[in-house]
Amino acid sequence: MYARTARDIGLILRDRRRSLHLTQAQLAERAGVSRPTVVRIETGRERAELGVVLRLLAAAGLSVNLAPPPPPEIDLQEVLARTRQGE
Amino acid sequence: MYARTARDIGLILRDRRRSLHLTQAQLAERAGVSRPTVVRIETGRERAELGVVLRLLAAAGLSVNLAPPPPPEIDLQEVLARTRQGE
DNA sequence: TGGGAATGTAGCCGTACGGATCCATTGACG
DNA sequence: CGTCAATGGATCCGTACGGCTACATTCCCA
Repeated sequence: MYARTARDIGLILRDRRRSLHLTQAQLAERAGVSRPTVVRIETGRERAELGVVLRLLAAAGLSVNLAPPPPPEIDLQEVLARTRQGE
Repeated sequence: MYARTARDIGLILRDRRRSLHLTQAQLAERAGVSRPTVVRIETGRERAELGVVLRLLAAAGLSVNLAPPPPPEIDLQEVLARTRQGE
């Protein structure tokens, strides 16, 4: 699940928590944060603290993957054709 | 690249910025944050703001993927064997 | 040898965070 | 109908954020 904004992360976290049948209070305790903080982050707080968010994601069993975009497709035939034309 | 901590994210961001041949100042400008903030986040600031971190990752062309762990492998044969034993 | 780019650190300031607490609303269940 | 769990909103407080600015250090190259 890709996340671009704090709102995305909040929604993903909430869905995941619910699929685990956890209450906000239970997730808060697992992550070592207060319940109001769970509410605030699930509702997309832009300026939430990174460490708190990471602890919540881990407590919900979500791993964070940072990926560069896939390299552009290379059409070798086409490259060779252009090269032969001295481009 | 998996990230568990703020430090992980900082190191991944730094590697990515360097592989793009960007200076901290250039990345800062693209993300709309100050250069000192780039420094602080690249060095693993635990309490960095989520929105700022997301803008920096996007500016560095890193997409954030949140994934639940893969479902446990199920050995159907073994499950059936245990079931037949009335377990 | 000097100068400029890149990086890291420190201080000040305004702002907003998280924790704690309290309250309102909703839904399930006796 | 009354009760309790779950959720979300609001306020207060101490703390630490990011922006800004200035400075030190390290390289690289003229």
